Amino acid sequence: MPENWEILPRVDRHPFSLELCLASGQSFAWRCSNGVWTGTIRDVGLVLKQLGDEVLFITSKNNAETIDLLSHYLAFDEDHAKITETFPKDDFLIRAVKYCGGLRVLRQDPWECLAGFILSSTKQIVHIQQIWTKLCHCWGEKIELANGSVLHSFPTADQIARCSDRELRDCAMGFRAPYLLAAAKKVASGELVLKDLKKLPVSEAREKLVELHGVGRKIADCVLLFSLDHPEAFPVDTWILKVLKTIYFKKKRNVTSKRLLEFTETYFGPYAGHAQQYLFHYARMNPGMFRK
DNA sequence: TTCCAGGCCCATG
DNA sequence: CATGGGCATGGA
Repeated sequence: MPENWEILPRVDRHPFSLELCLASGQSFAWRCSNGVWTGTIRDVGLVLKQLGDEVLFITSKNNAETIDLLSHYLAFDEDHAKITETFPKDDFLIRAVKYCGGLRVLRQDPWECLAGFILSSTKQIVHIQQIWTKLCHCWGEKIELANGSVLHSFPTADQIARCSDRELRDCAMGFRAPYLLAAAKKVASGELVLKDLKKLPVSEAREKLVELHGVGRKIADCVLLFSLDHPEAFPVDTWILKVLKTIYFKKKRNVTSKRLLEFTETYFGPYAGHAQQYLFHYARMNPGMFRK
């Protein structure tokens, strides 16, 4: 099979790491084999790899469309240095940013992001990826690439909405099935238009998301940050909680969750969610620092 | 076997 | 407010 890799043009020279972006728990759509990443964005099948500073791709669509899609998805248009400059200058965050050189916050499809994080509660990332893959195979569309690989798109809200509870449970998502189904129906019917939440103030957008059964503050913030252009959203998960308690509230014995929330909403600045990603990944790669 | 995982819901003090 | 049990599933 011919492999015709195309170059994805870079507009900046800041460090970039495809591996950090695709394997940092932001999206559950990507699989890596020998440095080659395979996944889909909506109905587009993609194979990606990084060679030095360059990102190369093979696509199921035409190249020009794919360049637009990927440049946006990987946030190539964002001034990365400017974002990290807004961070507070504390030692731990500085260390985390250095450790995660090339990490970016992806701009995902809102439905795929919402669905992925509805599936995420009390699941390890690898398990979420397994459920994701099953959903794609059972209910997504088949996508064939010119190099011979066959992929399956993540099912749209319409496709999930047509499933039964039983059919979703057969994808091993357990008690999350009714949550996903109800969310799919609300999106498919147009009762909830996810992209419209981009235009709302973050707190109002969050209110709309937590109306969904199975979506609380944490999952809502993931969706706001990773797919709805709200960079101030700061998801507090188990890892971030460990970081907050052992680093930022070391002295305080019993910090209230209210106080923690207040801290995350003010301390990290307008791109708090980006700071969160550095902290999250750094903590996850160094679990020994937070044992207990 | 037991424990826990990018949580959330619901019932109690 | 905040605490605790329950919720499906699978891997360590």
